[in-house]
Amino acid sequence: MNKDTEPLDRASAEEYASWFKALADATRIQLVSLLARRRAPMTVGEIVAASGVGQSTVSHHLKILAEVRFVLVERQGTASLYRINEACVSCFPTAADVVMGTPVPARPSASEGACDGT
Amino acid sequence: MNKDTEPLDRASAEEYASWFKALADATRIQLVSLLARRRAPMTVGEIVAASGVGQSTVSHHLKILAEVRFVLVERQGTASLYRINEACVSCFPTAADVVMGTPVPARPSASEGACDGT
DNA sequence: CTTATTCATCGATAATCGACGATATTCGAT
DNA sequence: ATCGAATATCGTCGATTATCGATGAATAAG
Repeated sequence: MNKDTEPLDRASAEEYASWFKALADATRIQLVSLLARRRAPMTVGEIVAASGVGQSTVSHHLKILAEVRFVLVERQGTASLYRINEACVSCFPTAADVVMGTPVPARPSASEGACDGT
Repeated sequence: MNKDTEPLDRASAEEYASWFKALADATRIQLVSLLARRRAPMTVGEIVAASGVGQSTVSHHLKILAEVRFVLVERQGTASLYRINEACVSCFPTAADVVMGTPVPARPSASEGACDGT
């Protein structure tokens, strides 16, 4: 499946790390969890109200989550609707992937975009 | 399985984050990957040589990985033998766990220690 | 006892990051 | 065009973090 003793190059290590960094903060975990439990998209205002985190902080974290495609945005009037990217949830790398040298997954662009081998 | 719309308390979010933080650094990813590919335990010196990272830096990251039980240490003479904690690899939380509100896994103490329900 | 080896720890430094308040931007309504 | 609401961005502060070099502790060897 992979080069057996190949020590994993720095670039792949950084890609892996960038995945885990996205969830390496308690506030982002809360936002992701919140968006996942409400099945429907949420506006920033709703997220701010529901999470008790400051507006600029929420916006900042949502941006980070959107950059790694973990959440998807859709502007609607003056509001921004955020929702979970299910594809990103399912292809998020596991520790076993790191250990086994699985190729780093690509970032799915849409909710129905395939992860790697689907 | 879980309280449906319960927004995930801060404490659980921080526990989750602490798991992901362990792998949120490229150097730690490399060390974990390196230890995993060599099936046998490695000394710090071997890890330093094989990874090309400074000795104190390696020692620092190994300490972090050991604190979260991701690697196990065993002193042998003047050397320290590090090896992967397979139990920690297999119970490492996934993004789906966060989304579904799975209870945060406990840190397995030994390689053969059970994760949660095994 | 002395010395060399192996590793952990300390101190310093620079970079990153999270949170906040204030400001800017975007867009709908009037 | 103007106003107001919703959100993004900016500047800053404080805290954490990654890396390095040097020092120190433990142990094995001579």
